[in-house]
Formats: sequence, structure tokens, C-alpha cells
Amino acid sequence: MSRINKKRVTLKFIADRLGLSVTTISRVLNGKGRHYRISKKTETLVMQEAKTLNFYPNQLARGLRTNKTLAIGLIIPDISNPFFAHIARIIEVETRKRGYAIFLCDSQESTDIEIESLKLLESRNVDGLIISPVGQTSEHLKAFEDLDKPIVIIDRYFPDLNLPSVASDNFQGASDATSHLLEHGHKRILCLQGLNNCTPNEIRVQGYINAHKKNNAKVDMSLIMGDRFDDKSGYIYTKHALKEKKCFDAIFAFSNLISFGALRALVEERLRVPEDISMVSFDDYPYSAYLATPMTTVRQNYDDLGKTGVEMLFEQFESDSKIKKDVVFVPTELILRKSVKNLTEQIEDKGISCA
Amino acid sequence: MSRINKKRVTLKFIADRLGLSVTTISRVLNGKGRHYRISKKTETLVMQEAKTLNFYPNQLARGLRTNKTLAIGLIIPDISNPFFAHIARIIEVETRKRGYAIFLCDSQESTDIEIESLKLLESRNVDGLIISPVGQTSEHLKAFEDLDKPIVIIDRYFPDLNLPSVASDNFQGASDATSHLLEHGHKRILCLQGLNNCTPNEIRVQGYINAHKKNNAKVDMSLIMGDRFDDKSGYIYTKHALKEKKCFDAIFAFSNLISFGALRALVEERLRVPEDISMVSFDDYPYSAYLATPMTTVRQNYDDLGKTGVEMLFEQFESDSKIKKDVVFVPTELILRKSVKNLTEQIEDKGISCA
DNA sequence: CATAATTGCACAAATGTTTGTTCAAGACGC
DNA sequence: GCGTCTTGAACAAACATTTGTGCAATTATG
Repeated sequence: MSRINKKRVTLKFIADRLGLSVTTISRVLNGKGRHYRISKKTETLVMQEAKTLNFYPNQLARGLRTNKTLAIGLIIPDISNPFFAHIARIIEVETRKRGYAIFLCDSQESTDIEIESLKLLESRNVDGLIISPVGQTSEHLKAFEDLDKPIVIIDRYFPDLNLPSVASDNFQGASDATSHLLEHGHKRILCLQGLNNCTPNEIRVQGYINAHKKNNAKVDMSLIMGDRFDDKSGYIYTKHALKEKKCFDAIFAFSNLISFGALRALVEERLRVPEDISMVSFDDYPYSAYLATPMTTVRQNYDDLGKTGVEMLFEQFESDSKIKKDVVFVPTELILRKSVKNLTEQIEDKGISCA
Repeated sequence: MSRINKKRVTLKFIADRLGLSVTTISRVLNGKGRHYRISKKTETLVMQEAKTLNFYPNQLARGLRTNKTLAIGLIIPDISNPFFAHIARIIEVETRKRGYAIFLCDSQESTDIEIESLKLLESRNVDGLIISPVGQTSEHLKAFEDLDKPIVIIDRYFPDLNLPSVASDNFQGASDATSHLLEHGHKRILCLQGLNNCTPNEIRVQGYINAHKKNNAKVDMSLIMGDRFDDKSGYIYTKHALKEKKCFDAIFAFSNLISFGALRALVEERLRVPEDISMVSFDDYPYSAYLATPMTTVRQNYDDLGKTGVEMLFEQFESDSKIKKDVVFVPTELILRKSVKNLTEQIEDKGISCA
């Protein structure tokens, strides 16, 4: 049995029923009745009919004609990553408020797919883009510097790129976390970093280093290791550090997943947090408080990231084609829990023995 | 400084450059050169030019003409919920493979927004819909039974609705979890349910009850409580159960968030898992293993849910307008960890004392 | 009362595609 | 050398809108 293919109600359909022209219907429904001197009488008539027929305009046709689709493209590296999922949500809510729809693209952490997605969105005529780039190369984004297509970069921005961007204040966040560890008497902090050469990572490393300077502590660059933001990287490099007998009394993990990997490695070696090793991790989530040791974390403000991202995009929509190189940093917050031991009250340093 | 607004390259642009007609360009680029007897020579010429000009078709115009947008709508109650985020990801990947784009709508667990989203997507002329309904009413979805618009329901389906659906085998999952607890000597299991009157919840309750019957245990309906899938509900009702001195020796939480709420309540009352109370939770995540007590969970297979959802949609695209009422259930898996104590080896029952 | 201004709406073009049909020119058969 | 096929491509309509302009009919003006 085949289903009924109900014909969509179009302007023409209403026009025919009412014995009016398509033009008139369109003008009334766009609130331009007054401007085009449509009489109040026909105006209410049209409105009435449109409502009872449950008319909604075909956005394809409208977009084709007006060159505005009321749609934006959202490209993120991994929607299943809670960080991006949260941001996506707030972006969806905010853009919906403003009457826009969202094309979602998951670049799967691949620059190739990211480029493919840009093309896809271009062919869909989106009015603007919010993109959290994979972040290792920015060549393909350079075009947008000269292009009159509003765009905002989120999270993984490029300092050398002349594009509006929002990101957490990763420097502050990493600096706070590191200082917290140093101030509690930890001297050698294993720094489990993420994807190399992308801004959030590099800036966090700088924050890590800066905190050492501020606290007059020496930083051992060989304690900085890792290459991805996932648990595998956390596991491998913690194992590695332990095997190499790098001495460290604390771990600073650059993501929640990295911290899970590290935890797994520590459990395998029968090391406890914070008795044997203290730990601070980037990313705060509901479960952070319920981990074996409630985790002290650097919380990023998803809401602010998403909201200001959307705001920056719509500013561009309004203030027609003005470049605004503008990087805004959203503050982070250190959430104190129980994964950091205070060594300053202790007599001896119980960190991992050095080689 | 205003940016350059590069004109898009269109069929007409290529046609003019080559001294050919738009028709010919279109036909070649759609691979219909042979069918319409375009000479090999012009064909390669056109292909060449299109490539060097980096042409991609305007999907608005194409969609308007062909009545196919190569876009689908995805409506989910909360993209920041990891369950839906995972599903969204796999759906994105699978549909992209097939050359389709995705409109993302987050209904924010509100039926009103869900309805609004359906309209929005309709006005965008999507070719099909994948929707995880809020789930408390299905009135607005009934229309799709008669409409020739492919749709598939995911997770929260409606037994009385004649629409293709995919969901976890919630009955099996809940039954397994409950049986596991019963088999380990737990007699009174607090059932922390989620959103009432939506299928996954109701079916899990049935699984819970069924497991009791299978194990010749009596089920106390007053032990079933809760009204949402979030941590708040978990917290409130655990507190409530403790205060009312409901006696229970285990908790079965219907979601990860509910289990967090329950954990918080237990911590406040100085109760330990599993020493004082055993626990099993729906939803398995990377962190589940690293919780204070590694959590025994019912794992849902996100990949399968997403994949079969997409497959069911594209089947409809191909087998033109055939109704296929078809509910497929994706098996769940019980992941054993350390949150369930074996009471059968114990002499005394150490559950919460009864009133 | 003739002209001007205003009111109320319709015509038609344009947006970028796709596709059924037409049409000219060359090839071929006899 | 005339009709018939075949080849290669163009014409034009259609999709559902929006919008500048045109054009009657009505009202106002002097």
C-alpha cells in the first residue's frame, strides 16, 4: 500500500483559493502588507487562510530567491565528545531562538572531512559557519579571511588567522591547575598533553610552564608527554613515565579521557590517588565528583563558549561584512575536590622514586 | 574594509565560458551525458572546466527542481546527553557516507519544541526524518503514518504507532540487571526509574518485574520510583526511600545520571556501595570503570542503534513509499564490575533496616 | 469637471537547477 | 539526389519564492 503524498500548500494554492495573486499573499505573509499598500481587509483574509491551511514557506525557494537560507553550518571534530556535545547543544538552542536552523557536520578529527564539510555547507548556501577545527592546519580556513561569509572559530583557534574566535582561557586554566599542585608541595608534575600543535594544547603547556616560573619551580620538559586527547594516550604515556622511572608526584591531565587512561595505568601499578600520586584534570563533568577519588578539575564554561560563539556570528550578520579579528577568552574555574594531596604538611615526599 | 563577495560559479557561468548551453553542462555533470548523447569530446571538456572552476551545484536550486534535498532531519531530546550524542555521531557518519546532510534539532525534552522542529524540517524539505521523540505523546507523529515522508523512530518508540523504530532491548537489559541482583541474593531492589510513560522506561519496569517472576521473587511496586532520567530524580527519590525507611538492599538506576544522584544521596547518608547497598545502572561509559565503585552497567549498543536507524531510513528511500511497521530491538550487554555484592555467601542480610 | 494623487493589487523577472522535447546538420541507404 | 536515421546539442518549462514596476480604479484637488 502506498502512502498519500499530500501536496504542500504553496503561495499559489492560497492565491488561487482567494482569487488573489501570489505576490499579494507573499507580501502579506512577510509582513510587508503595509509597505505595499495591501488593504487591511485582504490582509486579514490572507492571514486567516494561511493559518487554516497551515502554510509554511518552502525555504528552498525562498533561499534561492533571497540568497539567505536562515541556516548555519556547525562543524565539530567529534559530537560524541561531551565537550563538543554541550557546546553543540547551546549553539542549537541559541540559533533556534534567532530563527536559524543548523547543519551538523562531524569532522571525525580529520582535516579532510573538515574540508569536505566546508564544501558541503557551501553547496547548501549556509549563511554562516561555526567551526571547531581539527586544528592542525589552517590553510583551508585562510580563504574565509577574504570571503564575505561570516564564520566563527570555537575552541581550537589559530592565532595567525584573522578570524573571530572563542575559546576557554586555557592559559589561565592550566596555570591555575599547575599552581594548585605546586602550592601543595608537588615538585614534579607529569603533564599529559593532548593533540600536539593545536592551540588549546599548546597554550595549556604554556600555562603549565608559566605556573612553574611564577612559583619559582624548575620545569622539566621531559615530563610533558602525550599526543592525543583520548584515554589511550593517557594510558600509554603514564605507563611509559612509570616504566622509565620518571619521578613525578602529580599528574596534570589535559582532558577527562586522558585522566581515565592515566587512572587505568595507575590502578595497574597499584598506585592510589591522591595517596601516592595527586591529580588534576581538565574538563569537569557530573561524574567527576563520583570517581574513585573525586577529581579536582578545570571546568570550562560550555554555555559561555557556545553563547558568545553564536553572538559573534550574528554580530557579523548584522554589521554587514566587517572583519572583526577578535579572540575572546572564556574564563575557566578550578573545581577543588579530593585528588590533590597537601604535601606541605608532610615531612617526606612520597612521590614515585626517581631513577 | 569590506570583504570580497566572490560570485558562486553556476552552470550558466560554465556554459558561457564554453559556448555551450546550461542543459549540456547539467547533463554531463550529472553523468547523463551518455543517455542524452553528449559527445565524449564536450563531455571531457565540461568535466575539465567544472573541476578547474571548482564547481559544486547549488543544492537549493537542485532541491527545488528535483524535490530531493539529500538532507535528513535529526530530532533528539538532548544532544548533550552522551547517549544521544553517541547516536547522533554514528548517524552523522552513516548519512554522510550516503551523501546526505543533517539538520540537527534539539527538542530540549519538550514536545512543543519537537513539534516546532517537525515544522521547521518540513519547511526545509528534508527527504526523511530520524527522531527520538520526547515520548510522552505521539499525536503529532501519527500524521506520518499516512504521509509519504520516510521516518524512523529511535529509542523512544510507540508500540501503537505504525512507524519503523529502533530501540535497545530494554526488556532484556532491565531483566538481566534485575536478575543479576536477585541471583546475588538481593531481595528488595529500589528501582529508580526515569521519565514516566515513555517506552524505554515502561519496558524497563516490565523487565524489572519480569525478572522477579522468573526468580520467584515478590515485587514490591512501592520500590519503583522516580520521574526523570536526570541526577536530580535519582537523588530525590533515593533520599526519599531512605527517609521512608523503605527497606532495600540494592538499587537499579535507569540511567547514568540517575545513578549519580543516587550515589550522592548514599554518600550523604554514609552508605557505601556495594558494602551496604549494591547497585546496577543503565548506560555504560568510559568513566563507569573508574567510579568510586566501578559500576556494573547495562550497556546499550549506540553504534547498532544509530546504524540500523539509518539503514531503515534509506530502505524507505529506495523501496519507494512502502509502509514497513518494523520495530527492531538492539541487544544490550550486562557489564560486570564491582558494584554488586554477593549476599548468597553471606550469613546475614546487611541491607537497610526496614521500618 | 478635468487633472492629479492615492489606493490596491497584479505582472513579470529572477534565483540555479533538471528534464521532456525539438531541431539542425551530417551520415546513410537506395 | 531524396528520404530516413542518427548525432549532438539547445529551447523552454517548471520548482516556490521575492520584489521592482506598472496599471487600473478610486479619491482628492483646484
